[in-house]
Amino acid sequence: MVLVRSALVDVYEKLFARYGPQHWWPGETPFEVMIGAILTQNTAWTNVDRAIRNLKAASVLNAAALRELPQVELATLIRPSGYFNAKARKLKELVRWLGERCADDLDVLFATETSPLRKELLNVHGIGEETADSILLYAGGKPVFVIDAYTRRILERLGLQPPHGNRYADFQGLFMEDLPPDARLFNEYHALIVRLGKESCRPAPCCADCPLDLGRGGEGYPCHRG
DNA sequence: GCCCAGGTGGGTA
DNA sequence: TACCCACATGGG
Repeated sequence: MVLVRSALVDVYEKLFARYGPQHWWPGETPFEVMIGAILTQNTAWTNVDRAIRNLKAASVLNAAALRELPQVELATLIRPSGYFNAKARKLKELVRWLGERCADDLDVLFATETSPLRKELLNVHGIGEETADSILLYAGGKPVFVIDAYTRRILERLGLQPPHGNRYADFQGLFMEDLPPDARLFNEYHALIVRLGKESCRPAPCCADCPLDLGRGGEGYPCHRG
């Protein structure tokens, strides 16, 4: 649909004009991106950053070391990121899989075709659709669009919901069917959406000076968070 | 003190 | 399929 596509391109251009390049993902290596993708589930990044610094300080931010580390000790290190017991199990399952799947060689892993690799990732405990796509895009450089709570909220607020349903794949299809399969574009677009999502509604910039004109209803009018 | 954050998996109707 | 809930810390 031409209307939808131009609207999504318009949104991207407005966000980029306002915020500029976001330089995502905030991680130094593909492996660190994968760990961060799990740790940031329903969690503020500042807390994830603490947990990752703990892992680095303990010299266990690699797959082999994390396999050796007892799960309870891992849980203690990642405590600041919340859900630490659940996430410790998820990280253990991830590194176990990485060892079996590709002997920890992520170049080998990401040489796999995107669609079957996505299915493999979804079979790992603790990796759902958003985490799988974040890994594919930000660790693997694959042209996969990441959908998160901010994306859904902002699209709904703009009246751009998918026509046929409200599941993850429905929102993802909206972007991937209408934008070129460009990992650089998808990288920046998702990062910009998160940047907007983090802006507080009141006071400015969101409601009073929103780059997407979400605040036109005036003070108290539901913005991208409402 | 209360609400929320870059979700996911398991259980139930 | 569609909800509902547990999982938990730290900042506003």
